[in-house]
Amino acid sequence: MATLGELERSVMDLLWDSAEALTAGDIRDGLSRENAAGAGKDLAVTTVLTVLSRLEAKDFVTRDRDTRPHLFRASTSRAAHMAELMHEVLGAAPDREAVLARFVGQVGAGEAATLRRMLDGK
Amino acid sequence: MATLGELERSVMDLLWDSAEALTAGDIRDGLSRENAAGAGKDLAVTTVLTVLSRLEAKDFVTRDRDTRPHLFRASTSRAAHMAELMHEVLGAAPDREAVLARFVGQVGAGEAATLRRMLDGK
DNA sequence: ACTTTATTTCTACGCCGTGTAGAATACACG
DNA sequence: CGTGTATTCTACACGGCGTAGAAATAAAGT
Repeated sequence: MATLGELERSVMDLLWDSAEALTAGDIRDGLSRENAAGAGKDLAVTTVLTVLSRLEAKDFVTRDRDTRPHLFRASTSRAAHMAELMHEVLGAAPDREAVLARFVGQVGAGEAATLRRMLDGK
Repeated sequence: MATLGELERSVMDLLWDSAEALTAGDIRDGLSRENAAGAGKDLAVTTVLTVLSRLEAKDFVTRDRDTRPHLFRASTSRAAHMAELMHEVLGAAPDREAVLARFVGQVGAGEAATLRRMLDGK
């Protein structure tokens, strides 16, 4: 799977956290807001649009061209994406069991519980 | 954690699969061997050394400068590295539980068993 | 329809990581 | 010391990403 740059990542985070679809303007505003510490100048809208186009090309977002300010939404939930990333890492290992063993070994108590629950639910 | 390029990755794989430390020459040979399908020309040794230096800078390999052809070894096991990558992904998510849920949901039966065993051993 | 304004697309540039390797330098052995 | 081998320095090209202006396009008002 394609990897994301820092700005692309931030944009995805906004989309993932938003229930509705967003416009480029919404996103630019969202970015400047979270960046508000010291108000490092905000980005041009075209910049955001470029990034959105690239994300669209990478199949991370879908775009609704029917409304005038185009509407963008994440094509996949963050959890799904993250889980897929983890599987990708795991799949790249010849010794998957060993990796899993390590992985679980470092997991905290709370998460261990979640894992158990999930495994039982299968 | 720093990410690896394709060649860097291949080099790490050789080191991870080797019990002993390797020289740059060993690695060049190993690379050309796995690449032998059609014998796409093999790399210069200096290329391998450059990559090894970068890997050293990234703390992926350690170098023994005392013997003449320097000896290189992976500074971490592949399993440890992979597990750390997985934790990194997980740690980057605000909704860790959700990610774990998805993750487990897509795990095969064999791996589910491994997970259970590991959880019990904790 | 024609002009104005909002939005999107095209094009572009700089930066950094990575693959690649030659040239220059350092070493060890005879 | 000289000679061959190994290492370090320096360099370049290429692709991805952040960044945005200029050009094109569409909507809206009069």
